[in-house]
Amino acid sequence: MGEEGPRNGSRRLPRAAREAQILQVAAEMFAAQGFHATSMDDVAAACGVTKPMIYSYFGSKPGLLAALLERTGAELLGGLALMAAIPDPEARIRATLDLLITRLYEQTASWRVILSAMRGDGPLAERARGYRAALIHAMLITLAELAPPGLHRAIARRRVSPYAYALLGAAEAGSEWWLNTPGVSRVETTATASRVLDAMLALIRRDLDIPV
Amino acid sequence: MGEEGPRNGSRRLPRAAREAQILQVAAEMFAAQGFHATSMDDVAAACGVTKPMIYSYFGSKPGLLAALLERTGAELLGGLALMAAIPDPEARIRATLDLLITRLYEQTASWRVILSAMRGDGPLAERARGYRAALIHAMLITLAELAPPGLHRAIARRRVSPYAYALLGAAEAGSEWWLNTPGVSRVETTATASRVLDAMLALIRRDLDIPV
DNA sequence: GAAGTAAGTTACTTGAAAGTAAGTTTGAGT
DNA sequence: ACTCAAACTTACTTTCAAGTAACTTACTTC
Repeated sequence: MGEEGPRNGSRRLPRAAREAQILQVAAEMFAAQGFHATSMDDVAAACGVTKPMIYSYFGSKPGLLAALLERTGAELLGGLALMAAIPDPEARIRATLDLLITRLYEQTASWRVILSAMRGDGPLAERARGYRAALIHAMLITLAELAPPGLHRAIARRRVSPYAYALLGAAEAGSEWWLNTPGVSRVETTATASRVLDAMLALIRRDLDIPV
Repeated sequence: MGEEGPRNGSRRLPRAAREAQILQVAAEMFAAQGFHATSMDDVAAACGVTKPMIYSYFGSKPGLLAALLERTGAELLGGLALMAAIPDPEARIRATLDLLITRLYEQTASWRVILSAMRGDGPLAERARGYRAALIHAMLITLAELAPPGLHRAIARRRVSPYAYALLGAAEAGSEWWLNTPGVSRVETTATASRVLDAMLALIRRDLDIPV
């Protein structure tokens, strides 16, 4: 039952690794029970260390949340920047969606925390809203490029915004369905998801007055 | 600056009225700052009374949340029961959707609290998810009625189930969109929801081999 | 107009979580 | 094999919110 580490049963970790672990664990606990319902002792215990370690690395409880926010947000922005290189709008939509869904599933906990940190006020909420805005903005921009050249950009974006949410919601619910329904093949799941996506894209195009 | 009340500047309210007020105020504060970040003293002060009043009416802090949940949930179930009287499946689906949107407008704060209570564990989360499950079930039954008479019910329900999830997932995400996007009219929300619904219904019908 | 009860208060106890000071272990370099 | 810093702990203080006991005020009803 040895943990990792340079040698023996040493539980010590270099700072960078411990920080990463603490952030991961904190994200999961904050997502599961809420920020205020999770104590620093809880987080520390789940990491196998004690509270003062967290304070020495992150300063305070809001400081821990802030660090989580910055790290996750920066990763997302990096990914979105890569997507921007894809020239074709529809290909970019699919790739971006894929990226967002992948991120949502790989980092569900972090994103739940960020989304719920956005409510309320204070500098953290501002920062969180900034990242969310970036995410939504990227989706909107991409979807809006399906509009005909004649349509003003701002109008196209506004028209398209509810569909961005609906798409992500449907995708997330689809996974939940897959988890709750026994005996469904992956192929079936993928096929269904794909049909839903096609239908949504068709809908968006029609709404933007593009002949399909 | 007289408040209401039988006579003079009396701030006393009969129990039913005070309970309703407390629930309303608590819903708003829980929605704004989160359940754990809101103290009973805060709620009491915002109501113009003191803490022991809330304890005498609701027993505990979880008790207050539970009461909020039950009241809002019961109202929803009542509404759904009324929908069951509509014979035509498609009309029933539309009426149900409209009901959800109406509730969302009238009780924004309560629904925010319920949606966030669904995450996490504990009896309250179970209860909240129970209301959601009831919704999904109702939707499933109704969607399955779109199937041709020859198709066995169990098969129809199974075929339709991913769409029930997707539809409600999209609706949930749509709610989030509405909650996060200022200045959207109700007409606009309904229209968008209706278009998404149209697309989903067409998809479902095709999947059930019904000619549109 | 006295009595009873519902609405409300003050003032407390308790428990838990944020934050900290001062000390101990361990490993890496010279 | 010594030293020094980084990783880590124990053992506190402080603060704040949940929950309660005992008391007061006002409305209703006969």
